[in-house]
Amino acid sequence: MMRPRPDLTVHAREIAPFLLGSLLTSRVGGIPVTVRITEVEAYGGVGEDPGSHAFRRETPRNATMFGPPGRAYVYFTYGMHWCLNVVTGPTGSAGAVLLRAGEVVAGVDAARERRVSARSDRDLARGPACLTSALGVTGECDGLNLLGTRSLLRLVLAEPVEVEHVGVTARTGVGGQGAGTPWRFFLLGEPSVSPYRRAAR
DNA sequence: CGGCCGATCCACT
DNA sequence: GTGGATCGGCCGA
Repeated sequence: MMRPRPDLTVHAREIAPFLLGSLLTSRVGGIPVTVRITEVEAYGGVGEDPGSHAFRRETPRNATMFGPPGRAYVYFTYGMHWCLNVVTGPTGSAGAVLLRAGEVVAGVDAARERRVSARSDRDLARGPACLTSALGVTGECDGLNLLGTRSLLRLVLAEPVEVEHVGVTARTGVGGQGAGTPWRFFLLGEPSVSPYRRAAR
């Protein structure tokens, strides 16, 4: 049995597994696409987590992380990809949970149009940049309130998943200091969970 | 399935 | 100037 779900003001590593199974709906582009979250990673705040964008200090890019919990922190990476986080912890603590993968449960056709290269439906939102692509999420979504009833991007939390269905590993793509922290959580047996990749040297 | 590599650009040093 | 919370194509097994 998993404990009752805390709210988003607790530390990212604590709330992260409770985001598994939640439903994220995007109305970007008009046609709603909904993803059931199957994989997440927690990131900490200033001076706490070398793998986090907020590790050093607040900057223009990571400013949203320093705002209130429940907002979308969206950033651009590798010259072409967007990634989506849920800001967590007390305001100013700069924690976040990266949404890494999900199962598209509504709007499959719209998602497929954005993810032409996806071989099968399970690949539509398999990986953090695939997930944002399937949902049409870009930097314009940075700062959106995910808990707003009529938000362009809305996150609806699910009932806690049984712990025996949750896998835990170190984070993907995070090397150096902070590589060891087991802050990646995923639903066991879900085809949409991205393959684990150790960070490149 | 796993490994290698290029794409492409912005934030930060 | 450097390198990244990545992906997809191509290769070999």
